[in-house]
Amino acid sequence: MATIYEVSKLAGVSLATVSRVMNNNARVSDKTKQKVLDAMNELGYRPNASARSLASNRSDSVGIMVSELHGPFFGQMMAGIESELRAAGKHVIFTTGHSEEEREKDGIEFLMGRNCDAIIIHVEVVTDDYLVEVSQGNTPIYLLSRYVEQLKEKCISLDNEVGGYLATKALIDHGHNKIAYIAGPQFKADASNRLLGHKRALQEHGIEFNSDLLFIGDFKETGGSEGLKHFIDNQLSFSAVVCANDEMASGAMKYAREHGYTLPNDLSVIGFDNVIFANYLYPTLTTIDNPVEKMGRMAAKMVLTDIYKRKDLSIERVFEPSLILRNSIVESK
Amino acid sequence: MATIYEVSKLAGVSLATVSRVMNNNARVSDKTKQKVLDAMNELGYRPNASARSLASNRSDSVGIMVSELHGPFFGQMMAGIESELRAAGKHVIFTTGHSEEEREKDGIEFLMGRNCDAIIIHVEVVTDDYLVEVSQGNTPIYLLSRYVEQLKEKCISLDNEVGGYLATKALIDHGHNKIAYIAGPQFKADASNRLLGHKRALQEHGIEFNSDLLFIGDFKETGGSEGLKHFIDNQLSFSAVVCANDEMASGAMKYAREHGYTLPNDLSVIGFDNVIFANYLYPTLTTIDNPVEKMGRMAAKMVLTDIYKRKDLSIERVFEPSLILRNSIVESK
DNA sequence: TTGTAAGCGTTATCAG
DNA sequence: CTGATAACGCTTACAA
Repeated sequence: MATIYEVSKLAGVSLATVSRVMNNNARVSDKTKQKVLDAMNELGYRPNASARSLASNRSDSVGIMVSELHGPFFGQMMAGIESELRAAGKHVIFTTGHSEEEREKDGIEFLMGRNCDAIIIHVEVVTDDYLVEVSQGNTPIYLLSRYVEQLKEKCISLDNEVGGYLATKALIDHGHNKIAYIAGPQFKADASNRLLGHKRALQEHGIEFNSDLLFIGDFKETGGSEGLKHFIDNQLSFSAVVCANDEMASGAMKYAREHGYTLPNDLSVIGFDNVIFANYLYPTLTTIDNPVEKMGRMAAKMVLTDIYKRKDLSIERVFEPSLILRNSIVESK
Repeated sequence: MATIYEVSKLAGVSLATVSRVMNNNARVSDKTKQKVLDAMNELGYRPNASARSLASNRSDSVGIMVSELHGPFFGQMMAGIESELRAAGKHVIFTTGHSEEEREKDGIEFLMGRNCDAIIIHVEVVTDDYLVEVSQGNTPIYLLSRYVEQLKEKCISLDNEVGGYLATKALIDHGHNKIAYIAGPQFKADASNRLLGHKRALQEHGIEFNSDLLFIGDFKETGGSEGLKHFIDNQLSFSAVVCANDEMASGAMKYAREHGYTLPNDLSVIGFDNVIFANYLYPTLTTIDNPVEKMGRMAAKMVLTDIYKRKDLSIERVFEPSLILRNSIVESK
């Protein structure tokens, strides 16, 4: 592998000059520049990333820590981050925490040890305090889909309250007023904010919140079926159910169908997140879009702006969810 | 950040000795080793990855190039690779090709420029020849879900022929003998091998292959609906259809239902791949499992064995698919 | 605009 | 078993 040294010899200039042209951060005459470029070409020169990193104390790499790779979000989020960063010549190192506290911490520290210039973090189980502590180290961190007050400059999140509001409002707009709600675990901020939005929608439309029609699920398919079972077993009357995520919506739909409901006529269902399979469910699921790919892109842009001093990118920290109308909700009879 | 130099001073030993204990690749007396360890601890020492890489000509990182991040495979595959590699203290750099030839090539070269110790590649559009050429460079490459004769030692693939066989056999075992087949693009080896398996299953069971009952789709949802439309419009008689992947199965099911079929009674459908949403379809999709996560793990193991000289891992290059029975096929009447 | 030279933090060779 | 010391390939003051 050719080194900068051989390039400099072939081009008849000094090491420093070669370095300058690769980084084009200092004035070099067009003529010498061309000589250098030619020499590089001729030798098939490729800069050595480790050497650059060692000398410059930058690695041109950013780390990503995700809690899980399996979920439906992951792919899109990563895609957003990667395409933005790669276009800027940075590379992406990733690791996962498998939704376990120790492994999440471990992963973050692993990435810091790799001299990442920044780390983008999408985790669930680690505490806010830990993140604040980490943020005081020398590697800047950015948080995706999570809002931590002290780190708000570094957070990219979805307005879940508005999302919850939109979901319930969509049902109300279709004439429903007996609306059940299957929530996610309330210690998760996403889940509790979505529920808040639900309550606001009810209130704004003069519908009283009935706690019998609330079930706290686990954000998984089972949570959805359990929730629906609960409502049915308790002989509650409702014509629609909002599920705090699509997985639970899927579980609820499955349970309903297995118990004699014809969907969507007997029961309107709305989900949240707009994951890929929402479009494969039967009926196709009306849901609230969670623009994870865009959010990933934005995280990358923040890094580019803050760390790599790019000037031309506009930053946005809170994303608005939107309603995706499909076939799982119908007018109330 | 503390360096090896400060550690050596605090421990009262030489640089070399400190290096030895971090790599524990040479004998160091227990006593000095302990002194060094203590010093490291006290200083919160973290080795500098770039410096190590520069000096040792190893980066302890392996690259992954995937064609797409969006597909349902990606997450599982990456998860498999990452967890295996991370456990070995290696890190993973990834990039994507967006299924475009230039970007795939570009990505591969990008990773080579990053001094990856090896690259695991899962691509579709780049040619075999290109891969062979790349394999002659100094960065070893490994191919996932792809078989290239000249690189067979480096390939991890699924036995698609057997998979196709199993799918059709499952239908035959359920009493079907008028079986339609919606294939994938035949220039893709996966697709053509699956079709081969289908034909073998028919033949072994004395059913003549009828080319009217073959449709070449695009591996997407639309391909499935178009295929089914084709068969129906041509008034062909069939009680079951095998789709060469789950996406197409989903499209076929959607089309069938929209055209008056009650599933699975009026039509048995089987897919291929066992992607996540197969379990969310209605009825849940019987399909052939494509063990992408395991294959990812195996790719990592090959790298660990070949490149990092781990001795204790058993290698397997061709994976067997298996039948996943769910609710989308029933006995033929 | 260009060149010189001192690092950057390790590893690895060679002695001892 | 341990210590010097020369790389590794590049960046970046500082000079010229």
